[in-house]
Amino acid sequence: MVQCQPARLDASFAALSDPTRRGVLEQLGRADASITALAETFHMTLTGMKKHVGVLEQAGLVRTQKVGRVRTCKLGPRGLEQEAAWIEKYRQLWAERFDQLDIVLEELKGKEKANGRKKRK
Amino acid sequence: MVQCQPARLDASFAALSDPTRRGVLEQLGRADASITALAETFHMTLTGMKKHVGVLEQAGLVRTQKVGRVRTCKLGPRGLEQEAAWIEKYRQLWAERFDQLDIVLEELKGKEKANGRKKRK
DNA sequence: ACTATACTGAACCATATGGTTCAGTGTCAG
DNA sequence: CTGACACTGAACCATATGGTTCAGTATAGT
Repeated sequence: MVQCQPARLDASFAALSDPTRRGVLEQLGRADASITALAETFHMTLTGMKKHVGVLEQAGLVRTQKVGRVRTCKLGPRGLEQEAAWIEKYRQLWAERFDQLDIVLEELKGKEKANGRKKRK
Repeated sequence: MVQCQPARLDASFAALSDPTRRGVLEQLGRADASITALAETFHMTLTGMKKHVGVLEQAGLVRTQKVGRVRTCKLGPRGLEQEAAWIEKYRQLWAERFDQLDIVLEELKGKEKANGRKKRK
């Protein structure tokens, strides 16, 4: 019941948790690229990069197409809407909790005296 | 160069890639909870849940405080700003790429007849 | 035809992850 | 004091992850 939407988030967040893969997405944001090109950028074997691309592809974050002997990778069909939505939901919860000030008070204690307002930096 | 910000994103995206941990965040969004309470919600041993909480804590997504014999978990100091920012950046890249229509055209092909409509950059 | 290129797949390796059990330790209730 | 409770830590297990090498296969260029 505490099921939070599909397992799709699992795959995409996991895909995003690796710096190389985030880098790949950034590179693909600038231009499409072959596996070889990506492998060179990240100083990695072709095979290794292909695995990363596989992970990204499975998460729907990139898609690839092989023409001739080169496989071209592009930013993939999904735009990370669900992930953004989940994060927004969390941020909202977070904000609400902090508005309820059982935590805010903790935060303030020590920074500000329960006095007049010394909002000076 | 292709370094995409600190390794902080590694930890938080990895933390978010597990459904149990996302569930824990949601539960903590409603109310603070002890390890025991969380473990019960997710039908898991105390030890197992403690590990999850550890991961979340290390990612800065929750923080805990032990008073007496119970450790209370709260939504933690960070609000996922950096993660939201990264995702936004990606979504922008994604939108730009699609605006450049080398992909959009692919998308349209089959949905729309090629009867003389021409967009050019 | 020959060779270099670009990928692919299998196998392997070290480490990390998600979970468990078991044996504690410290704290509250009576 | 005694026992139950809430957690903690170590050890273990199976599987996943991030990377490699090596041995292919298919295509492109000359």
